[in-house]
Amino acid sequence: MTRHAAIRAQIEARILSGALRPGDKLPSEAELVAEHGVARMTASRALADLVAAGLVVRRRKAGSFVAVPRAEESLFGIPDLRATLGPGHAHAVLHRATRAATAADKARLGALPRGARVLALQVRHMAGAVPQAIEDRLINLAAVPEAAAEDFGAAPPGSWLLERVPWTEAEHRIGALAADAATAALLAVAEGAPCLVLDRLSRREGLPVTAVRFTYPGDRHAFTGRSTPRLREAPQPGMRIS
Amino acid sequence: MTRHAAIRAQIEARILSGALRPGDKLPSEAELVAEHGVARMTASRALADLVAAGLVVRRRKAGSFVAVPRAEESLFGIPDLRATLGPGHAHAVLHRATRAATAADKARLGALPRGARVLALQVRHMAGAVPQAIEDRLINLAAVPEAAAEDFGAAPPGSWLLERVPWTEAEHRIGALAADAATAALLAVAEGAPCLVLDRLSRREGLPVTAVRFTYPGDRHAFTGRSTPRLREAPQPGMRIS
DNA sequence: CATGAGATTATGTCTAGACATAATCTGCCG
DNA sequence: CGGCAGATTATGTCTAGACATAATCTCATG
Repeated sequence: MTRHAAIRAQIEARILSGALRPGDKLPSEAELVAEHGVARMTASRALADLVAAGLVVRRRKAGSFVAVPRAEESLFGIPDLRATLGPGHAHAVLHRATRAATAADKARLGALPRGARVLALQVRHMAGAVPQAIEDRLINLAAVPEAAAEDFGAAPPGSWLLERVPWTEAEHRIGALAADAATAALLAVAEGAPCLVLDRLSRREGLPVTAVRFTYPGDRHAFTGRSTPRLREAPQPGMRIS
Repeated sequence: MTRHAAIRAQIEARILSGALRPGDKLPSEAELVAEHGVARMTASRALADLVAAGLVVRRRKAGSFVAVPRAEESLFGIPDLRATLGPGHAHAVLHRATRAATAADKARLGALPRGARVLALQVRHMAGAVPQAIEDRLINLAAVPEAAAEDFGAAPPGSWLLERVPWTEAEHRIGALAADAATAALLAVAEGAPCLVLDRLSRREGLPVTAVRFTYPGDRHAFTGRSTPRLREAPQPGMRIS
């Protein structure tokens, strides 16, 4: 491993483990130079790479800081509902239960230790009087214990988690399904109507954090994206729900 | 503009304009140093940035080359059907017509000059005997004149274009629709069955190249993706159709 | 107390040179 | 002609120092 890669990896590990939280100040270049015994260019390169990865922001004179994931931006290429639906958005928690993980829960979240507890939520998102999405979510309480005491009345679980769980890997799947009777009733569409379904599993350092399924009425939502192979100065624009 | 940014922009422009084609050799660092009168580190940084953007690949001793977009990789985050469906894949051109762009064509492709000619294609993709997708495509013949003489018997239009049009911007949209009668018949599903619909508009240097709609049976396909905010050595993995 | 000028500081860019590394090329030898 | 050893070459990484730039901080002055 090269020296700049070693410095980068050390800082990256501290951010991903949560030891450094969003907004925290990183060591300055001069401190990294002293600590690692390298030239300033080498330390600078390590930080520049972290900026390119979106983990760090730098401001002249002020220093380098752990990047704060902005809710209105897409963390996984698919952003938070609260930001996309705008000011008319409201949500209601339809169902909320804490339980020991069942076999079905483990199938959704992946490997969990024996006796792990999960929080199951069902939330409906509205724009005015029109249902926009059903959110079925499982949260691994071992990864996010604070969630057990949260009622998600103020912020929907997606936004709430986005501000607390610093950085994760994610897998998603977008498919199309016919609405079953229960879903159709909640979304105010005909049974059998086409729905866009987004499944996402988020992990932090390999530990499953949350699994979620969003079900959107097919006539009201689509994922749109713009991409370009050009060099980007800013993080790549992701997908938006419109 | 900084000096390394200027060098990078010059090379980038030559690649995007098509003056340098995929696989072509770029000037070596030493040549860039001589041409621009900069230190080698500066020229190296310009090339390193282009590598990070995925436009360039570099090999020791051999030199730097314009990256060849690999078909099995995703150009726009959503890859080529031929690669995803594997060896059992077959396609058939159901409809093929060259015409002056109609108003509907212009709505799909965006601004076109008066009298512009387009190639309209409908292609069905199969895996064995099972229909997998319907592809409705418009190609702007001003951008890709060679397409007029191509019958797309060997390679489907997506793969064919991917190998010829070097780099573009793209917009996409993923939605869910109920199959109409014609689509249902072609995909061998019931009328009204949920379908996943992908629309994509590709441009090259602002010029519309192709607009395409893929319609997948909802019970046979989904887009899956994996993302991570970690620093990536390789270009970010995109979405796959499974 | 408010404010603006100037000092300070961390980052941003660049240079000239050095050594390392890997792949290609060359030419010798069987 | 075939294949291996060594020379060559382009990239990869690093250093030590320099100047530029922008934002913050300090402090004297009104």
